[in-house]
Amino acid sequence: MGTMLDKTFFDRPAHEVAPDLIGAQLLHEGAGGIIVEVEAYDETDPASHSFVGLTPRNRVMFGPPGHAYVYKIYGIHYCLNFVCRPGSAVLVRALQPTHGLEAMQGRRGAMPEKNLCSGPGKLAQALGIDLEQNGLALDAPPFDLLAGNGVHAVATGVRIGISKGVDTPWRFVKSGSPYLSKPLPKGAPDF
DNA sequence: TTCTGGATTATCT
DNA sequence: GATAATCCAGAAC
Repeated sequence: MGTMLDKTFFDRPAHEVAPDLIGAQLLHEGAGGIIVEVEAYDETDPASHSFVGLTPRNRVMFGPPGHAYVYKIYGIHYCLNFVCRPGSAVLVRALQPTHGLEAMQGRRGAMPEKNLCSGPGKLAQALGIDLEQNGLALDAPPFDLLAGNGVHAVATGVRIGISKGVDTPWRFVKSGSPYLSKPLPKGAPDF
């Protein structure tokens, strides 16, 4: 833990970046924790916002790697993505909270730690992420993103909450973590 | 200009 | 397990 994740780290296909993010530490304004669940999306993927090409909403996904792409979903929740190669991004779905618990509970309400960031909308709310953060660089304040040590098992599975591209196994989770949005369905291969 | 549906969550039964 | 809540991008007209 400790290496700052910069543009070079993100200048790769999203499905290669995604597993390397498991175990990394993500903070926004000092609040956040360890990434335990992500999903990869790219422009060849019907489930991706970038599939239809560049639009006003997804323009950040086609910008430089290492930036935050934030969008609102179902009119209620925000989701935080990390931009990788142009047109691809990694959706951050769950954190193990480690920093700024008080601030996060202030935004989310008092609740068990394991429910604080166990889903993309919850995570964004806990960290105070909304459209204001769309397009910000991840290697500068208010973000703080540090590489993990890589000594944990990463499991893969199919992605959640989408209607197209449902068979693409680009969900990556920290094996056995109690902080996931959903447990992995089957006995998935660790690596 | 209007209409539709979603990379979700909370709150029911 | 089922569904309401609630906004905006994209598509259709």
